[in-house]
Amino acid sequence: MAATIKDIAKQLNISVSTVSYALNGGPRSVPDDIRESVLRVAKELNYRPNRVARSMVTGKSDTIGVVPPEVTDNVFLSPYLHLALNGIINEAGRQHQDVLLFTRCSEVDRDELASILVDGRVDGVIFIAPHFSEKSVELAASLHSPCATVSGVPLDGVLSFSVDNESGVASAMGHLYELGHRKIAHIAGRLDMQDALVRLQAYQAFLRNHHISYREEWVGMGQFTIEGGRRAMAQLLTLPEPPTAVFCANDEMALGALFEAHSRQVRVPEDISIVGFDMTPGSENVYPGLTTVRQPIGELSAAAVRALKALIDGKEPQEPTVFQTELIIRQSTTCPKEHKS
Amino acid sequence: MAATIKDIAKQLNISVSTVSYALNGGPRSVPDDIRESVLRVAKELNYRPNRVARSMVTGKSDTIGVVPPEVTDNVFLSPYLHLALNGIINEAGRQHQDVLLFTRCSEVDRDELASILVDGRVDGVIFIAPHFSEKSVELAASLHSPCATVSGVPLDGVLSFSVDNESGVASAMGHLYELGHRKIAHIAGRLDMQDALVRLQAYQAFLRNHHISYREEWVGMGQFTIEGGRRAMAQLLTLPEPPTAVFCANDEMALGALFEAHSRQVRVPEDISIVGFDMTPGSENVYPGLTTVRQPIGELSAAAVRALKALIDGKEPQEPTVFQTELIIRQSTTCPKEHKS
DNA sequence: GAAGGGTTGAGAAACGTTTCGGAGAACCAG
DNA sequence: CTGGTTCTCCGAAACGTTTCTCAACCCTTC
Repeated sequence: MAATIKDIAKQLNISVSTVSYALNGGPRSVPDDIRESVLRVAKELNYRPNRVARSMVTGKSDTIGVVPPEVTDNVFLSPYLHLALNGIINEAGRQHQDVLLFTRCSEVDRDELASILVDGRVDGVIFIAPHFSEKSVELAASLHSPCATVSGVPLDGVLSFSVDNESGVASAMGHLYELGHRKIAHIAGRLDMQDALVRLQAYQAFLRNHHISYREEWVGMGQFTIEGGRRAMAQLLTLPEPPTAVFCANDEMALGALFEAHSRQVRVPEDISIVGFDMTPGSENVYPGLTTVRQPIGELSAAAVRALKALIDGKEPQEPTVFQTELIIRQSTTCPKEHKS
Repeated sequence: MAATIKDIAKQLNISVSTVSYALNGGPRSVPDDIRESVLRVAKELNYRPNRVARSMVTGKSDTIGVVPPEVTDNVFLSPYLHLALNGIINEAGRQHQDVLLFTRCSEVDRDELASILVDGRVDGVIFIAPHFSEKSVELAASLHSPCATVSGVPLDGVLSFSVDNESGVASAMGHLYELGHRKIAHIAGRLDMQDALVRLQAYQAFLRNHHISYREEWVGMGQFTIEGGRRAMAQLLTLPEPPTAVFCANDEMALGALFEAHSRQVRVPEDISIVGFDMTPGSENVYPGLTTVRQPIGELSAAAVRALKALIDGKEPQEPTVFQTELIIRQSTTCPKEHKS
């Protein structure tokens, strides 16, 4: 149906190699007149090169694969993933790469995910926030296939881009501490993900460093979702001795906590302060505006694309990169009541 | 580097065709013992089929292309696109299709966008809210390449999925009208996009039908962005006779309008009512909650994927489908002041 | 034991490119 | 005029699959 290089060659009575050279300004030169007639006929026939065939011989696809944390329905609604994907897409466009999204859901497919790494359709793969249990990253590394993780565990042979969770958590906790809070709870994310685990540990470390005793019942599990944040907050608020502040491992859980407080007539920040993490767009326009820790997800993802492209082009692999966070103080935090009185 | 079908054949001293049949349960049967040894060796060698080579001969890629409205930086941050993409990805996963995102930015690349349609990497393409000026859709149709539009102009040979903008606008305007508003402004989106134009026309039609005279200065251009909504709202609020209600062609502009009102100490909804369109997640948690028109973007996009897949599989093309909207009344609308007194 | 059918497997074509080897022509210097 | 270099351009190989054709073999059945 579609015109091929052969059709052009036939019409001009020249060989396909000549046509290829003419079209690509290829490794060999062709006389100007022939080149022009080739281009003319190509246009007439509405010729489009078949990228698959080209990939076949060149081994390059100019396409980057993207693997989300786990493909259940609506993962892509996560603001975190949204920002990461946006960063990847922008930078990929700049690097003249298209993006192939891996969409398969089931466990089986997940197991076969590895195929994407070596099935020829992509030149490299970016894993966004892979779970610890995810074998694909290790597999990728073992195959010497170019790949990168965003917010993953640093691994040999894998480009790694992450954020300085420790100092991010310290800044959030420090902010609450300076306001006078000593009863600080934590709503943690999915502990099979790097960011969640590290933030929980950093929370515990902060308490230790400031001689505040760690209380198990003040740590809720929020699964990184709004709903999870709500549930965790509900538990915290029904404790005999509820905390005066909650530090949440991401903004979605913080929003959930906020909504739960609202629905229980608990005032934020007067009765309880809330801090999030990520600075997603949704954290700004709620009432009250959410104090949060900004992490540059977009830049981080873009850097991953750039480094991956460089590696694909044969450059030396870039060292693991850690981005800094920034505390964004808004209206959801204030001094604890006891402290005021 | 990676193992191929030939390596397996060589190791077992059998032909590649036999290996292929064994691996695929192919069109021919192979004796059980041979089949087992093939699978065993395949596993040993860590064999992964090269999808590019397979595409080459089968002409299928099990991949769907997605073209965003126009690829400038950060298009993908748009909540609309976000919801659409999420819907597409979910359904694509269910249909065992991967998703290839077209990311190229510049005008030139845009011109060459057509390549994606016939370059073999995808079996079909979905255009999300294409501009009128976009030639690619027509080109796709002329190439008899399977393609669909989400919120685009219905076109022969293109699957079309859109929303009933007329009745959506009528419900929003009707709500304001019933509250007593007669001075209703409109902030329009990019008029080179189908949804924006149709909504503007529906707004004008509503005024006509209710014998309210149309006032040019009460129509602002908001480009579908928060910033555009802000600017348009700023102009409306500085008019000698400002409107008592504003109907915005999407939620982002409505949020912009809301923020602009806030910053000018204009109370919403007491001083001015605001209605949006889309029901994006961000419209719910602002203060006050935004009254808006829900359009099922996710379902619409998923339907596009399903229909596209069916067309690719040789089924008859589905008729253009129009989805219904639903008015979501929240806190950003109330009776006009004059009316109350 | 020959005809006919089914099973098995080897070999090769095909998909559309890129790029190499090499043949012939043209050109230039000595 | 000869030897070498440069320019043209054709033919063919290669990439890794799928799937067709065909030959060889085995098993029935008459």
